[in-house]
Amino acid sequence: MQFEPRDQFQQRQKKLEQIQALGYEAYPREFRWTDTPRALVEKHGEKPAAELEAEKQEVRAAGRLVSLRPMGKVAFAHLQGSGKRIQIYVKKDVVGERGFKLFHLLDLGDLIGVRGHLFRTKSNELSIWVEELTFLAKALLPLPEKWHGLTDVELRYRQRYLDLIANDDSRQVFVARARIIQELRRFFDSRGYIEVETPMMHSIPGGAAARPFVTHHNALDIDLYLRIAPELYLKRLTVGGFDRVYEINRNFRNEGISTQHNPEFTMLEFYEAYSNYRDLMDMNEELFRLLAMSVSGSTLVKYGEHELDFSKIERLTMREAIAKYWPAGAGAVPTEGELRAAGGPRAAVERYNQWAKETNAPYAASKGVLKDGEWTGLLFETIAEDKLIQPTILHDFPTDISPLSKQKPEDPSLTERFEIYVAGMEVANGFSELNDPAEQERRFLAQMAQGGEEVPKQLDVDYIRALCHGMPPTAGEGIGIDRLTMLLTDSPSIRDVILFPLLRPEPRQDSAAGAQGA
RNA sequence: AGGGGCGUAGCUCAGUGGUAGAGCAGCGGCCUUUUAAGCCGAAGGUCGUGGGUUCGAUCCCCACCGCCCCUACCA
Repeated sequence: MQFEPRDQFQQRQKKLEQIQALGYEAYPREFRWTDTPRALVEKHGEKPAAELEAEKQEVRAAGRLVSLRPMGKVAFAHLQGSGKRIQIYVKKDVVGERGFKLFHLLDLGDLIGVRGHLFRTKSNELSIWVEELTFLAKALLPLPEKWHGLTDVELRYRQRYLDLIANDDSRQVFVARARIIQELRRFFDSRGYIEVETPMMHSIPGGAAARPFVTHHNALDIDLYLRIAPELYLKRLTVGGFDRVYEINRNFRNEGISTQHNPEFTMLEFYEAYSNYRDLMDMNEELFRLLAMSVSGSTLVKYGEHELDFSKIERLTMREAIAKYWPAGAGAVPTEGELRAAGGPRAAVERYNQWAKETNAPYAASKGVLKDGEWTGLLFETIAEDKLIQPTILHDFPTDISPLSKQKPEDPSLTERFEIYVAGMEVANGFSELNDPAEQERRFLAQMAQGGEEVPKQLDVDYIRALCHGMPPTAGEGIGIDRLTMLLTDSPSIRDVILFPLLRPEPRQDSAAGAQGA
């Protein structure tokens, strides 16, 4: 075992031996603390010196040594725990010869416990007057730079533990993420939902259009797919009488990586029997408002250069959005009637592309032959999607691009489906679930006939069978937790909200013996 | 996949076609209320990797590796 920087690594190993020689255990098993550094700072941060002096309450705290200022026979240091640091004051007279020797064998990054009482220094900083030091664990490798922290993004992702020690901002993001998930559970639990776990290994990947990861089960000798969505299993549960279910877990899609895509990402999916998509839209307004309040304390949330307002959510149909963001100069604005008519969406795309060609605007590029609804979706994505900065519910999606949604009774070319866009990002997708087994089978078969790597090769017969047993009218939705967290923590990249985002592995090393620091 | 950018000490960063620089961290010394503690001293490098041009390359050129951004892909 040997890591860079070798000289410091070896130096610290020697110190660890010296610590043992003093009679301290190298890797002790526990430390009984009374307060975390955070709790001490929060509880006593404002107390005047006289009050601390009067109380002289004994405290025991543990943490990582993150600053060290030895001054002869006394020393100051900071102990970091639960994301906050408290200063400690170590005096030779107080901790004794052996304790002071131990202190001098400590390095930045070491884990220690202290027993003592609170006081204020001359410069009025709340500190622990250390009476006893306990060695807890050695850091054999040095901490990142104390002032600038760790800024190399690659190191921050690969060695997230260092990022979390050095960058409080990063720690805060993941605390916020935990908070979001906690709030979501509270929200759904309080509405009578139950949380379930459905398979993550599927023999037929379904519930979304995406290329799956393939794996193999040895004993059964079958290929399995990491799930691309839990949707079809959750709906089987509504057939089974779980009228309100949700699941929070990972989906896997074997596709590109970007600031908005990680191959594994976390989705919340929930299904509510006897409700429709409008009920969900109303619920979402409440949910988003509540999350914004709980994470950032306001319905106004800063995201990059924007201020997002979660107090209200605009609603637009997809066709309205196209008309609204149709560029001036690109000819006649497409009307509802045009987009509804056979061949209409395609004509609108051609009109737009003519203009795009002249002005160098993004092209609505299609691969292969598209149906009317696909042209409509393409047009929306090209001209409107990135304009939807403020929270927007986009609804009434074409049936052609919504194989699992129920059609609108007055217009079967559209479905009762919506997506929520914020900062130009799709964060939620919900609809009135298609529960007519015959219609569902037709759509699956049509999809398969069309082919493509994103479409299952095989009909999920059991899902159709489940629908044949009767699924209540149900509304269901998926919310991307990673993207939601980005929005509420002002994070520009999905990798900033995933603890260990997927990166190409480091070059292989035969053993830690030859390992270089990254 | 295409385009652009980055890669120098453990970390944060300068720098130049002619023997490689700082701060922090680390090492030795001084210091009993410091705050990015201070002072003195010494050390630390395959300048991502491999080729090429050149008397000479960390610097210029080519290829490769890794990361970031944009585009493409992406329910």
